[in-house]
Amino acid sequence: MRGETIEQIFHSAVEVFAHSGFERAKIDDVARHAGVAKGTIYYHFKGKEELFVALMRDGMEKMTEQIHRQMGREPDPLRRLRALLQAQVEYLYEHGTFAKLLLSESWGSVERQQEFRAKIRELVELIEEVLIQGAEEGSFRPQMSHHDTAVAMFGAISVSVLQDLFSPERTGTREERVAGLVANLEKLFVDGVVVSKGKT
Amino acid sequence: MRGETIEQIFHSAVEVFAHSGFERAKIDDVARHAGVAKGTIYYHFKGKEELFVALMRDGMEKMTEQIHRQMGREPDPLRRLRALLQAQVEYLYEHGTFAKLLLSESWGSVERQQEFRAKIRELVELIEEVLIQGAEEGSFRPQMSHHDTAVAMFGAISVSVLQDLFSPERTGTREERVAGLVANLEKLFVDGVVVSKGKT
Amino acid sequence: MRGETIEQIFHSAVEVFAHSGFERAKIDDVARHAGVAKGTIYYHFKGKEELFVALMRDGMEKMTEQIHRQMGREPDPLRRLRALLQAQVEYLYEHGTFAKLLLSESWGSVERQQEFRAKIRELVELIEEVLIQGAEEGSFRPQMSHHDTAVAMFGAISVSVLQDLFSPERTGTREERVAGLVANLEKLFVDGVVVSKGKT
Amino acid sequence: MRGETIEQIFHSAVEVFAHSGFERAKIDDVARHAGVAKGTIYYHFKGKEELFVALMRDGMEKMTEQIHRQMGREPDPLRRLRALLQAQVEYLYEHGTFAKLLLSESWGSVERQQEFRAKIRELVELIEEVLIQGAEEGSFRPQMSHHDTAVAMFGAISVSVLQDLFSPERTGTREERVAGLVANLEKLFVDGVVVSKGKT
DNA sequence: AATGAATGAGTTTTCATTCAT
DNA sequence: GATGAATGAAAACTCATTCAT
Repeated sequence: MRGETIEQIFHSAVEVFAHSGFERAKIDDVARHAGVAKGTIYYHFKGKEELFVALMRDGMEKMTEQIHRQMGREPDPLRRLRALLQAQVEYLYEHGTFAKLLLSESWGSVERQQEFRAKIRELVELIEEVLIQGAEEGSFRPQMSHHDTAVAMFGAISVSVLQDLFSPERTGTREERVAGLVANLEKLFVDGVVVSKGKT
Repeated sequence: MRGETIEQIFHSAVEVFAHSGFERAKIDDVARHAGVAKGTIYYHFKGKEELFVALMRDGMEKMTEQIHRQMGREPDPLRRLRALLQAQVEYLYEHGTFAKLLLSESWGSVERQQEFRAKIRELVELIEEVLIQGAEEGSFRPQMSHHDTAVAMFGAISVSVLQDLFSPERTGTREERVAGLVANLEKLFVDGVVVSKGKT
Repeated sequence: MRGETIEQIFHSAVEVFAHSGFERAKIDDVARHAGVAKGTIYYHFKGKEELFVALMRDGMEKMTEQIHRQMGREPDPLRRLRALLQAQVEYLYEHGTFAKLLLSESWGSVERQQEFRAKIRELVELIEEVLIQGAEEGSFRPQMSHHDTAVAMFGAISVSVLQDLFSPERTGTREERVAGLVANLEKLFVDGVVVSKGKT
Repeated sequence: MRGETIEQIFHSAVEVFAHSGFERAKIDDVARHAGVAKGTIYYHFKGKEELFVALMRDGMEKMTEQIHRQMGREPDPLRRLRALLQAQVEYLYEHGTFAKLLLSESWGSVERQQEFRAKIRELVELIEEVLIQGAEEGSFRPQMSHHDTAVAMFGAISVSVLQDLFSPERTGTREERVAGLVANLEKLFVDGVVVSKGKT
C-alpha cells in the first residue's frame, strides 16, 4: 500500500493545485501544507508535473471506480442512466477541487492535457455505453452520434456542478444540492425541454 | 478606432493566451508574435492581467452581440432555442481559442475569474429567458429550475465544442461539424433520450 | 561592438569560473562581481553553460589570434618554433585562469568538453604545421607522427605553465618566469635531453 | 583486507567520478552503480570529499608503486628514462579515468587539489631524479632546471595519453597505441625535433 | 509612441548528508 | 553493517514590470 507520506503529499497537493491551478500552485505550499520538507516531495515525485499528473490519474481512477460501484448491475437503461448521473454528480460535487482541475486543465496541447482528455473520454464512454444499450434495448431514442450526445451530457454534468460549487448564494445541504442537480439533469436528458403530446 | 499597434497586440495576445493559458503565457511571446517590443505592450496596457481581461471582455461582448443578432426576433420558443443553439455553437467553434479560455480560466477566486463567471452567467441567462418564455407560452415543459437547466445546456454546448475542437480525428468541413453538433444538441435538449410514446 | 554590460559580465565570469571551476562557480557570484543583477546575465546568456562556452570560445579565439600575430611570417622553422613557444607560454601565463579552465574542463563527454578539445586541436595543429614545415625543409627530424608530437608539446607547455602558476615558491618577475619556461621548453624540444656526440 | 562492500564502492566511485568529475558526480550514482544503498556509502566514508580523496590517494599510490616496480634497478640513465616513460604511459592509459581526474582536479586552491598537486610533484620528482642521474653520469645534457624539464615531460606524457583516450578515431589495440605514444615521446625527449649533424 | 536592456523577487530543482530502523 | 526515506540549504532559472532614451 502507498506510504503515509505519499498519501499526505497527495492530499495536500489536491488542495493546493485545486486552489490555485497548476501554474499558480507552488511546491512550497504543497510541502508546507503536507508538513514535509520540499525535498521530500522531490524524493517521491520527479517534479511538479509528475506530481500533478499522478494526482489527476488517481482522481480519475477513483472516480471511475466509484461510479462503476454505484451503478452496480442495474439492467434497465433508464435506471442505469439515473444511477450514472447520480454517481457522477455526487463524485464531482464531493471532489469539487478535482472537478475544477479536470475542466480547467484539460484543454491544450501539453502532453498532460492530452492524457486528461483521454481520461475524460473514458467517462464519456461510460455514458455512451448506457445510451447504446438503451437504444438497442429500445427504450432510448437512437442518437445521431451516441458519442457526441455522451460528450454533451458530460459537459452538462460537470459545468452544472462547477457552476453550483462556485455560486456564493447557494443554499441547502450538500445532499439537497446534489439531489436538485441530479433531478434537473435527469429531467433534461430524459425528456428534453419540450412538452411531448403523448405524455401528461 | 483603436490604433494599428493595439489591434496587433490584441490579436497576438488571443493566440498566445489561448495556446498557453493565462499563467503559462509570456508577455515576451505576445510581443514577439505581435512584432512589437515588450515595452510597447506596457505602454498600451497596464499589465498582463489588464491585457487578458480586456481580451476576454472583448470576446464576451462580441459573442453576446453576435448571438443577439443571429437570434433576431423569432417569437416561437422552439425556433428561438434552435437559433440560440446555432449561434452559440457557431461562435464558440469559430473562436475556439476563446472558448478554451472561457472554460479553463473561469473557475477560481481571483477577481478576474469571478468576472468571467459573471459573463458566463449572462450567456446562461440568455438561454434561461428562452426557456422561461417557452414555459409561459406552453410549448416548453416547466423546469424545476430554469436557471439550472440553462447552466446544464451551456455546459453541454461549450464542452461539446471544445471536445470536438481537440479531437484529432474529426473530419468534414467546419460547417458540417457545427451542423452536426447543433443537430445533436438540439435533439438532446428538445426531446431527451427516451422514446416518448406520444411522438413518432 | 559588444556592449558595455556584456563585456563586464564576460570579465567577471572569467574570474569566477577560473577561481571555482565550472560546477562550483555560482551565477550569483558572477552577477555580484560584475555589478549587475542576476537577471541581466540571463538576459544576455541562455544560462550558465552558454556563458561559459561563450567565454572559452572567446578565450581560444583571442589566444589563436595573438599567437598568429606574434609568430608573424618568420620563415625559418626553428625560429618559427621558438616564436610559437614564446607566444603560447606568454598567453597562457598571462591568462592563467583561462589556462586552468582549458586543462581542467576539456576532458569528458559533455558536448562543451568536446568543443574545447576541438579548440585545443586547433592549437595543436599550429604546432604540427611548424613541425611538418621543418621536416619538409630538412631542418627538423621527420616524426613518426607529427600530430602526436605536437600534442606532447602542447601538454608540456600547458602543464609547465600551470605548475608554475600554482607554485607558491616561485620567484622573479613574470617576464623572467616566462623566459625561463620558454628557454627550458625550447631546449627540451629542440635538442632533447641526451648529449649528442656531434655537438659540443 | 578491505571488505567486499568497500571495494565495490571504491570501484564504482572511480567510474562515476571519472565520468563526471568531482562536482558533477552524484553520490546517488555511485550507490546505484555499486548496488548498495546511499546510506552504506556514508557508513564507510565520511562524505563525498573523503571518498574522492581516498580514491585519488589509492590511485596515486598504486601508480607510484607500479612505476617503481617496472623501472627496477636499471642503472643506465637512457634505459631508465625509457622504462619510466613506458611505465607512466602504460599506467595512465590503463587507468584513463584516473588520468583524467588527475589532470582536471588538480588545479585550484581547495586543499584536496593541493594534495593532488603534491602527488603530481612526486611523479615529477621521479623523472627529475633520472634526469639528474643522467646528467651526473654524463649521458644527459645538464638542464637549466631539471625540475622544470621534468614537469614539461610529465605534461607531455599525461596530455598525450588523455588526448589519445578521447580521440574517437584512434585505431589499433591498446598495446599498439601505448607503444606508439611511448616511442613518440621517447623520440621527442631524447633527441628533440632538430636534426643534429652528429647523429645519423 | 515605442523600445529593449535591466531588474529582482519568486520558483523549481538538486543533492550531500542525516538518522531511525 | 546496511538501508533508504527525509531533509533543507544552495543554485539555477523565469518573467512581469520598469525606465531611460
